[in-house]
Amino acid sequence: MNITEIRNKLKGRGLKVTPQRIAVLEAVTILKDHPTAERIAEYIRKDHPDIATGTVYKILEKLVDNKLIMKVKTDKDIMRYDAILYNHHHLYSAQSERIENYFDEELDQLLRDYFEKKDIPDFRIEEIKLQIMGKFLDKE
Amino acid sequence: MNITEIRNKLKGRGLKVTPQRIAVLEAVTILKDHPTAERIAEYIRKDHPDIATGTVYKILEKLVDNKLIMKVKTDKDIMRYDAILYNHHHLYSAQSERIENYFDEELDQLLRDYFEKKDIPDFRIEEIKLQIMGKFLDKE
DNA sequence: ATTATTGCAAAGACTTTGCAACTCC
DNA sequence: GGAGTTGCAAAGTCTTTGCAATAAT
Repeated sequence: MNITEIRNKLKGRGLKVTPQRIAVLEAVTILKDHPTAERIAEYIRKDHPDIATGTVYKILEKLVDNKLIMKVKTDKDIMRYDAILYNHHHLYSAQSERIENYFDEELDQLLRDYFEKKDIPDFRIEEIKLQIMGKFLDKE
Repeated sequence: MNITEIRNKLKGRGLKVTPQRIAVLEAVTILKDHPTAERIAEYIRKDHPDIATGTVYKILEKLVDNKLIMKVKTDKDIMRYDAILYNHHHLYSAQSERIENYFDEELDQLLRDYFEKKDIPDFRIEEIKLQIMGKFLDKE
C-alpha cells in the first residue's frame, strides 16, 4: 500500500489527511505483526521524531472508528492493531506474544453453512472469528 | 459449587486456602457474566468489606496460573474472567459489553474433523475458540 | 515454625483528555 | 476562515509491586 492509496483511504472516510495519519496507517499496514500502540509510535518516530504519543492513540482510535484498521483481542491487557480488514482468523502462540493471521475461505464457508442450519437462540450472528491457540513449529 | 468444592479445588493445586481466595473463586463462579476484577472486588466486599483491591488482582492471577479460572479476550483493555474451563465459545455483543458463553459439541466435532484433514503449516493446534460477534435479540 | 498471603499505599503501564497552537481544506 | 488536528502535559484507569503484619500448614 503506497502513500496515495493511504491518502485515498483517509479521504474516502472524510478524514483530513495529515502526515501523522498517513504515518500511523502506513505503520499498521507495514508492521504485519499486530503491533501495539507503543510499537507503532516507535516505528513512526524514525521519520517523525516529534509525533506525540497521545496523537498516535487518537489517530488509532479514529482509524478504528472509521474501520480502516481493527483492534485484535489478546489475553493481555495491551491493545494491538491490524490493518487487514476482510474476515480472517488468528493463530496465537501459547507461549509467546506472537499472533499470526490465518485465512481460510473453505472454513468460512463451512461455518456459514453450519450456522445457516443451526440457530443460536436470541442472537443474530454478524461475524465469526477463530482464535486458534497452539504452538508455532517454525523459527519461533 | 459450594465452599467445600472450592476449598478442594484450591487444595488440589497446592494453594493455601484463605477466606479471600475462597471468596474470589466463589465470586467468579457465581458471577457468570465474565466479570472484571473491579466487579469481583465489589461483589466480594458485600461479605468481606476489607479485602484489598491488590489482593483480588493477586488472587485472580494465581487462579489463572493454576488453571482454576481463565481470562477472556475482549476488544477492550479491561481484563475479564471466566470460571468455566472446558472448551466453550463466546458470543460478543457488537454494541455493549455483554459476553455470553456458547457451548456446541457438534460444532467442536466439526472443527476437529475439519482440522484433521486440513493442516496449518508450521502450527500445532491446541485449542480453538470462536468469537461470535453479533446482536443479542432478547432483553439486552 | 515456616512459608505464603494479605492489606496498604505507592508506583507502574497503558490510555485518555483539555487546550492552545497549528494545519488542512 | 473555519473546522478539525496536533503536541504537550496532566490526569485517568486498570494493574502490579514492596513490605511489614498476619494467617495458613
